Amino acid sequence: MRRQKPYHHAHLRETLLQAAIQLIADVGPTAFTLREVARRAGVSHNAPYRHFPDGEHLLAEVAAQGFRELNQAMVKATKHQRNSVGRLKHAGLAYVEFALRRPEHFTVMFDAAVSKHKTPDSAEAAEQSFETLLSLVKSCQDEGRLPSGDLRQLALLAWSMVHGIAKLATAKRLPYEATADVLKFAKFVIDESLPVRGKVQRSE
Amino acid sequence: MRRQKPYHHAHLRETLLQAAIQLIADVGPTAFTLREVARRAGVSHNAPYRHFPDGEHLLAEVAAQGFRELNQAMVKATKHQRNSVGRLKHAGLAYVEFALRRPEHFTVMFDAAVSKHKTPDSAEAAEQSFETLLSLVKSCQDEGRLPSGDLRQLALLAWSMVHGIAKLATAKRLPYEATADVLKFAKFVIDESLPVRGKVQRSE
DNA sequence: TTCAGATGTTGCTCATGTCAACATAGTTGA
DNA sequence: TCAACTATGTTGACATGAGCAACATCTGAA
Repeated sequence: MRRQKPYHHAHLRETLLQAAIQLIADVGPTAFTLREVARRAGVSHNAPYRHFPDGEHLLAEVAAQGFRELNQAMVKATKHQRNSVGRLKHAGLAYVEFALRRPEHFTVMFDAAVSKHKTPDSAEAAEQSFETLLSLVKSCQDEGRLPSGDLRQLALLAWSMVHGIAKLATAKRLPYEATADVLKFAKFVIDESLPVRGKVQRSE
Repeated sequence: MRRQKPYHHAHLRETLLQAAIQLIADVGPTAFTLREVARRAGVSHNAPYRHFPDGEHLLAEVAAQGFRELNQAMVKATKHQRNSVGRLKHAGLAYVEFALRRPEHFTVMFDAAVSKHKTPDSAEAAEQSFETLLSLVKSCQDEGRLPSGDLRQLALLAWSMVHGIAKLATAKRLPYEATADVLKFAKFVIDESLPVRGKVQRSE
């Protein structure tokens, strides 16, 4: 039978990560403190330093986890879409939806002011998400539904579009309260702005 | 003749604001501390509290000042443009250019994680900027160069576009180093994505 | 001229990040 | 088997910042 308070925590690193994510969701990325994370994990205020050089590195891991979740959300959104443009558009909507669902997480992922540091892990997770986007855009190009120019540039265009919406929305700069209204606006933007060729394709 | 250290500072509020802006430019919005601002203004660590309830309110003023500067930049960029679409596009480029020129300021203006608070002053300055955008979009509509739908929605579309570029760029997520390269990309996005009707209008 | 309010200072308390020293648990090789 | 060695946690200390309270100084208006 386990002692109630074993000196060594079994999976402290993972526990700290979860506590950090929860804390950020609770109080926002700014009020986030290492000591509070330790408190929530039930360890001393210095225990986290055995697993992360400092708070920045912990946040980088949180960001990495966020990118993986974002990527999953985008991939999932492309299922059941029968053509390339539909898949791209729905991935875009999933991007915005993720930002609205996890605004603090999204902040940690993208605001240098909050989390400047990048670990190899977080960089890879971020790249993975971009790869997903690249392949979606490429499919559109291959089917002649998007201009055949610079693939990367076109992907960045699509990214900028949804990122702008997500950022303005989480900053409360859009005149929409409900998630559904923001998503409706995102749909509008995507339909109006994506330089789609060929038959009209609404993102329904 | 003035004493070298008069007990009362002449224009402390303004001095604090300038010091804050400079400090943010120097060390970023996160490392920003009220005490350092006081130090730079040459007053005691508690003097700022006579002018601002807390750091948040100071930052809100900084943001307000940023919005005024942004607005000026956009207005200035529309001079010498002979048609409505040209004016809108150049205002958009000015938006991105401002974000690149004052990234920390831009962060304070838009990142809730950094500066959640809004003063009447900052809210008004922000609205003023949006009014500028609205009138630019409206001109385009009046000339039949943009779809005649919901004006506000269309303006938000334009805003989202340039805001996304600006945010990704300042977050170092775009594969461009030089300002000129980012602006070139912004031009590409604006030209490809703005739902302009009528004769082709590149943003040169 | 006086005094009430505005402005600035000094000095405290509390929380946080981070370093150093120490304690305990696992691991490994002679 | 057990004696290092390493990894992991804890305790304690220090420096810095936010913000409150009490005090000092200045200024303007009655």
